[in-house]
Amino acid sequence: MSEDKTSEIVLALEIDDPALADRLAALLGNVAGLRLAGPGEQAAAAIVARDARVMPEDIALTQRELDVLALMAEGASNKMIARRLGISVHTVKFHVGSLLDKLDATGRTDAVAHAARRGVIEL
Amino acid sequence: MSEDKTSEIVLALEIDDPALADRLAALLGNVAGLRLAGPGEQAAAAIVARDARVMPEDIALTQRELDVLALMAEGASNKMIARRLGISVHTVKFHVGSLLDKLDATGRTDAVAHAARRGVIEL
DNA sequence: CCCTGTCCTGGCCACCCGGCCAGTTTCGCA
DNA sequence: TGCGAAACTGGCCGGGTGGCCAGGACAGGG
Repeated sequence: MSEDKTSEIVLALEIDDPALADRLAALLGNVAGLRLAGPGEQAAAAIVARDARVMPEDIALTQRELDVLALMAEGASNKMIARRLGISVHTVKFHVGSLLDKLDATGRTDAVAHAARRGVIEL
Repeated sequence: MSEDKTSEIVLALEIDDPALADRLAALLGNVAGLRLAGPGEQAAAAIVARDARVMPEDIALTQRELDVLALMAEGASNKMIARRLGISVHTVKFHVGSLLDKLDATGRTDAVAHAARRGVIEL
């Protein structure tokens, strides 16, 4: 809300690959109404690398497991999850067990971390 | 590595703010050698929002708390953390308690999620 | 010198978590 | 029609977790 239509859009260039960064800098440097951010400057948006690292096929999780996983990531206890989903604590524990198995995790914290790493959930 | 200098750079536009997204789309649509990605298309890089939400200065965590936090993110139990750090389980629990307090979390899972969101740790 | 704040360590205890058992219902598919 | 997969429920229990209280070491400020 602090910008009007006359101000330039400040873009931060956060690309590790030097070749790609150079090409982008060259292309974007001549665009009117747009400016690349200087060191440490606050930018409205950033350009980041988007490798193939994402989407290595989502693990096969059921809808219910995704529900439980999302609430786990919010820090909810089994009891809270049960309340929110309208099911019993035992059922929640059942789904959590399946999650731990499918995500190859040793506990709910590990499960959330693994899921976040694989892009199954967004923190 | 799979692109030569003659191909266009494909950029994904991942901005929630409609106004900013429109302005960027208009500006970047006319740049030669650069193209915005279509729906689901694989892009070389993405433009993401860079609000003030990031960088509110890392919360003041002690070195020991960072040690414990890192191991928590690995899914380690208090006992495992105690072993790795050469301290007692009770001490680990104290640090975990401080972490829950500083990160405003209700449990270790929530703490790891909050820390990841704030960039304190990298999953 | 004492006092305060920070970091670290410990014991105690109610509660939660995850693994194990078994059982029902509802689907879609062969 | 049978059969497996998914969702749901229950009991039991060992071990893990987090809150509470207390104390020691160590630096800096009054």
